[in-house]
Amino acid sequence: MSKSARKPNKPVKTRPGRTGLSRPRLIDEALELLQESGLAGLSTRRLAERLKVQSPALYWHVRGKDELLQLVADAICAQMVLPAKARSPRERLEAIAHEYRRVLTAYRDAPRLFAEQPPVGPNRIKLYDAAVGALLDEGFPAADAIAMATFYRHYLLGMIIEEVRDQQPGHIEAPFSAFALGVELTRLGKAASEFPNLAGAADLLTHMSPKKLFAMGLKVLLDGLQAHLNP
Amino acid sequence: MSKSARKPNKPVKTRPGRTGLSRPRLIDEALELLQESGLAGLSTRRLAERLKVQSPALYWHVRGKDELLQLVADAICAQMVLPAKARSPRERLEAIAHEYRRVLTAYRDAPRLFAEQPPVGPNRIKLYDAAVGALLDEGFPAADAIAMATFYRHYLLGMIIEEVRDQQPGHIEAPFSAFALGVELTRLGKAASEFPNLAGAADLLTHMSPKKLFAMGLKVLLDGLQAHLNP
DNA sequence: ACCTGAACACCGTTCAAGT
DNA sequence: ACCTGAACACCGTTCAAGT
Repeated sequence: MSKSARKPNKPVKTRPGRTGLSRPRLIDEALELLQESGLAGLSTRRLAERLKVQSPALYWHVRGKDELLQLVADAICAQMVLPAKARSPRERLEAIAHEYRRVLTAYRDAPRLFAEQPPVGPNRIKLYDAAVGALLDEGFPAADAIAMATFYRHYLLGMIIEEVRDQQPGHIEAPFSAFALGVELTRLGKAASEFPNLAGAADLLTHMSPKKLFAMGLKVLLDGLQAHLNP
Repeated sequence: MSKSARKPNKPVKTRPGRTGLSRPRLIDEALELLQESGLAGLSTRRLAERLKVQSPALYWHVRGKDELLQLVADAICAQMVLPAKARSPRERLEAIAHEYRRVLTAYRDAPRLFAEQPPVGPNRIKLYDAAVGALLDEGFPAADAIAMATFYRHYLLGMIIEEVRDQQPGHIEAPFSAFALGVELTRLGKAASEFPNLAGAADLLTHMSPKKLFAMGLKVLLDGLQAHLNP
C-alpha cells in the first residue's frame, strides 16, 4: 500500500521537467505524512517537499487541500473489509462497526479526518451503502434506513474520536479520560461540589477498556434500532 | 451577552498603555467574530484587530488559541438551560438534547468547535454532570452512566454537525444531504450501480426535516439505553 | 501537459523592550 | 502588570512563465 510506485534507482526519465507525479503518488505520500506528522503536519508544502516538487505542482493533480484530504480518507476507507451479504443484518452492522474502528484507529488522526471531511468518494459511499443495505434487510423502510445509517456513522465516529483522543500522549485535556477528568475537576477547584455526579467518575473510568466501551455503545445503538423496528 | 463591557464614549483611561483588555472581553469579541466569520475566520490576529490591540497582547490574558476556543465553547454552553431535577430522567435527557441542539445551531460553526475542542470548562462539565445525573436516576450503575453520557454526547454532536453542514450555502459536498448525495452519485458516474441501496436515497432525504431526524435519532438512542437497563 | 518561481495574503507564537 | 514591535517559522493558493 504505502510502498507502491517509488522511483527505482535508475530514475525513469520520461521527459525533462516531468517528475512522475500522479494522483496515486500524492495520496500514498500523504498517507505516510499523515502517519508521521498527524493531521496538523499534513500540509501541502510539506507534502510537496517529500515529493521533491514545488508546492504549486500539486495543484495540477488536485483541486486543493480539501480534495486531497478527501482522497486520503477514501484511501483509508478502501482498507475496510465489508461483511458478506449472507450474514444476518445485525451481524453485518456489528462487523462494519468493528472494521471502522480497526482501520480508523490504525491511522493517525484518521477519526478527526473523517469527521472534518464530508463522506465523499467511492469507498466511503460504498461503506454507507453497505450500512443502508443491512438496515433495509433488517426491515426498515427506505427513508428510515438512510436516517439510521447516518446516526450509525456519527455514533461510531464520535466514539472512536474520543477513544483515540485519550491515547495521544500529552493530550490529557479531554475530561472524559479518567485522568483528565480528575485534572479538570481539580482545576475547577472548589466549585467541584457543583458536579456531584462526577465525584467518583474519574476512578470508574480507569477500569473501562476502550474496546469494551465501544462494544457497549454499539450494543446500545443496535438495541435502539431494534426497538424502533418493533415498537 | 454580546453587548457587554464596550468602551463608552469617553474612554476610561485607567493608565497609559492600558487598553481595558480582559478575559471576558476577549471571549465576547471572539463570539461575535465567530458569528461573522466562522471558525476559520476566528484567528488571533483578526481578534486582536477587532480589539484594537497587537495580537501578542492576547497572550497575556490567554495561554493560546486553544484555551481561547475552549473559553468560547464554554461561554456558548453557558446559555443552555438545564432541566429541573424534578422531571423524569428520560424527560431530562430529552430536554438536554434539545437545548444542546438549540444553542449549537444558534452559533455559527459551534458544532465543529465543540467536536474539536475537548469538553473543558465549568459549563461543559456541568452539562456532562447533568446528563450523568439523569442516567443515575434512571437506574444505571455509576460506571455505565458515565459511559452512556459519553455516547449521548457524541451522538448529539454528530447529528447536529451533519444537520448544520447541510445549511451552509455552497457546502453541498456532504452526500448525506439529499442534493449532495445525488451530486456525488452522478460524480462517481457509471460506478453508481455499485451502490444499489442508495438509488432512491437522494429523493427520500428531501422529505425529512432536520428536526424530525434529530428527534428520531434521539428516540433511538434513548430506547437503546432503556434496553440496556432492562435486558 | 506538467511543473517552476515568485508572489500574495495570511497564520500562531515568542520574546525583548517599553510604560 | 500589561502591552508593543519586530521577528520566526510557517500556511494555502494564484498565476505568469518555462519546457
